[in-house]
Amino acid sequence: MGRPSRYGEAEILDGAKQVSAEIGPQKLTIAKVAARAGVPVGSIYHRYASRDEILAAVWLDFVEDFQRQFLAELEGREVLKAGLAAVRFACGWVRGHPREARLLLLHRREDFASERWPASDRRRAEKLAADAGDCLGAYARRLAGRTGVVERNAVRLALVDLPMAGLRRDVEGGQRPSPDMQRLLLKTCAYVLRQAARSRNQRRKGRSGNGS
Amino acid sequence: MGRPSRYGEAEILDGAKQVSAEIGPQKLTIAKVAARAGVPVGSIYHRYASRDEILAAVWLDFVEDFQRQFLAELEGREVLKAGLAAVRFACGWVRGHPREARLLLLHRREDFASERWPASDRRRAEKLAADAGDCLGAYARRLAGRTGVVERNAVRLALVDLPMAGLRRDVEGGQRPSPDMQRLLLKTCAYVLRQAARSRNQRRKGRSGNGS
DNA sequence: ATGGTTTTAGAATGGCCATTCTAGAACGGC
DNA sequence: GCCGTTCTAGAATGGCCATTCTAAAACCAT
Repeated sequence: MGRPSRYGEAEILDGAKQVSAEIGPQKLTIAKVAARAGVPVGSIYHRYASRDEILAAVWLDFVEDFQRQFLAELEGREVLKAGLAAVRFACGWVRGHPREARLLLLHRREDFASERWPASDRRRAEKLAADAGDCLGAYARRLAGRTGVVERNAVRLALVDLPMAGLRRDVEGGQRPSPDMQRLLLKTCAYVLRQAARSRNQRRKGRSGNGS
Repeated sequence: MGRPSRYGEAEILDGAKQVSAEIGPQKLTIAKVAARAGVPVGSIYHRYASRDEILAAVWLDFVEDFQRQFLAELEGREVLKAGLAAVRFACGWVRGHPREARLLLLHRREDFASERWPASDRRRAEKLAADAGDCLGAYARRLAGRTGVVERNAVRLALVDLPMAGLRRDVEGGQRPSPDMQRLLLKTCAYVLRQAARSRNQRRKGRSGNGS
């Protein structure tokens, strides 16, 4: 019943993603999304209550997709291999989702607004953060085994920050990540994870190039 | 001659830095800078032609300061030690300049506008980029010696992207970088640089955890 | 003191953009 | 054919903010 809809949320969301990826979420305007998606402004507001809600949808959409798969890789049988698999997955995902990768790598979460997010979106975001924290924590404990101290910093650096940093440059230039970079990331990641697997006590002795 | 000035560029620039660091350069408004610095709007425009020019000044100011010293460290006698010294310097600088560090680590260059920068500012920015490229290139060649291929990617990862990624978290939370993180970064940086120093041919053989 | 010059002060202007509003269109059910 | 409902279209509104403008202040030289 009622007039059939000519435009769905999907088209609007896709337009919003395109615009975000091209000019950045901060500069996204409803008018631009409308133009890109070929949807009148009124119809956009018929689906989404506000610009913030649109940005929330854009962000949650691809982050949930990425993170779910990424974290799944982490659960693999052999700890170290699982970590590397996750990093490899991230590289592949970036190659396969150039648009979303721009959003993931080139912008911070808060560029997609936050304060005025509706409660439901906020809950989704909180779940994402909690999941990530839990999985990384679990991974860190697995990596340490019963031998050592859990080094969350190192694990996060190796699995999250390092790959993001490495991939960012290529994506920024509109390139796909180079195989060389992927090799470099995997190798470095493996190194950091191996080091983190050692207990702090072991490191107390034979340490080399460190602080000060 | 003429009425003596009550406010100088320095106060305005400092206010702009504070505001940028707190709410981000994108959200900086002239009114906020005016309020923060205790300077009327008109006087701000008496010194700076536009908001863009203010942001340019903010950005160039601290980046020139940081980069000059960082690149200087790279010239140290022993290649590897010089690289580590540069990373160590970066960690120290972040500790010593919390406000500027936020700007350096939490925002991208283009958040400080670009298109409408005046020519002189653009030239300063280009010089910065050129210097950085030259020095990193020179460093990469020194690192490779006459034995191998120059791996700019690896060098940039180790010296620039990796430290930035590692320091970002702490700075984002308003913390100063932890000593643990610094140790971790130095160790990882050293590893990547050592690997990069090997020639590509050498790696062709005994490689381990790599692509795909 | 007077005039020229540099600054201060902050009000007025104009543009952009999110959001709202008004009309009317396209159904299904009756 | 008429009604209630769900959309479409895009014009009108209102707020924020960069920038401009007007008045007046504070100084110097004469």
